[in-house]
Amino acid sequence: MYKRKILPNLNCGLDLIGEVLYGKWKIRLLWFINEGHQRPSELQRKIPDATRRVLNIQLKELEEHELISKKIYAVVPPKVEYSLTEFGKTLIPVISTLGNWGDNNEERLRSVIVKRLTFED
Amino acid sequence: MYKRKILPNLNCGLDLIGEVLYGKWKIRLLWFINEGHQRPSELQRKIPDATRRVLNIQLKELEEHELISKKIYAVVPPKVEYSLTEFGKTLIPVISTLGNWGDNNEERLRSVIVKRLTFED
DNA sequence: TCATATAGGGATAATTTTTTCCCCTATTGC
DNA sequence: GCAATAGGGGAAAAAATTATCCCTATATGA
Repeated sequence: MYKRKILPNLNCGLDLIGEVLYGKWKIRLLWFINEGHQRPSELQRKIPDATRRVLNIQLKELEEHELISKKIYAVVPPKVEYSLTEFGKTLIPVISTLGNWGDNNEERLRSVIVKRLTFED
Repeated sequence: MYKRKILPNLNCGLDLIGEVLYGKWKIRLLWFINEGHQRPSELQRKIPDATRRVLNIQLKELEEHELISKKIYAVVPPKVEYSLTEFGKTLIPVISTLGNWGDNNEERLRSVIVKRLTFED
């Protein structure tokens, strides 16, 4: 596993939430798990742009941060189900807030983002 | 300037807000600007762990995304002031939500984060 | 017998982000 | 002439994250 060389700041609430939510796919994983897509293969289908590998890594981090829990069934082929912990559930309204702001400003955001992408050089 | 090779997804509100808020110091910059720390040198003092360089880069991105605006005074030595745009101001409640969740769960977060940092290897 | 579905991991490469280092502008005051 | 001030930026190194490729195992169905 990769070992950080520079330790993160953990001074305020923003630092703390950032530490558990940073990661390209984490918010989406939490969201889809909350919607009931609990199995790794389902999550992969919901997030086709991420590779299996990254999703596994990020799921593991979410688990270590106690936001989700993992149940492994002793069957073949293997079956695994993730679910939000009580702690993880408290994040759902926060994620909604983020998503709503994005949805409410979709047009404008799309415009300014694309403008930057086009001109950065 | 760095040019992305992999284009970001912009499918949903979460993608969109992520695109403008990702960046190690952006949320903090918005927060401090909102609190009235408008000059680059002030912001540097408030965020001593970031180098001047990164702050400049991230301020520029925030500006290009129309979340902040920059006023340059024609004086010597130079004087610059950043302020939130109307659009940027709508983000403040969202950032509050993030910060509050972090503050409300400070102890637990600190504990799980430190545990991971200690064992990753 | 062979492909498929299911879950996972190691090693390495590529990409992206952040840091470091050094440089520049112009005026004021000593 | 020289330092201090306040604001920048280019280039390259370092750090961090994400992607790619290849491998494990077993039961089911064609």
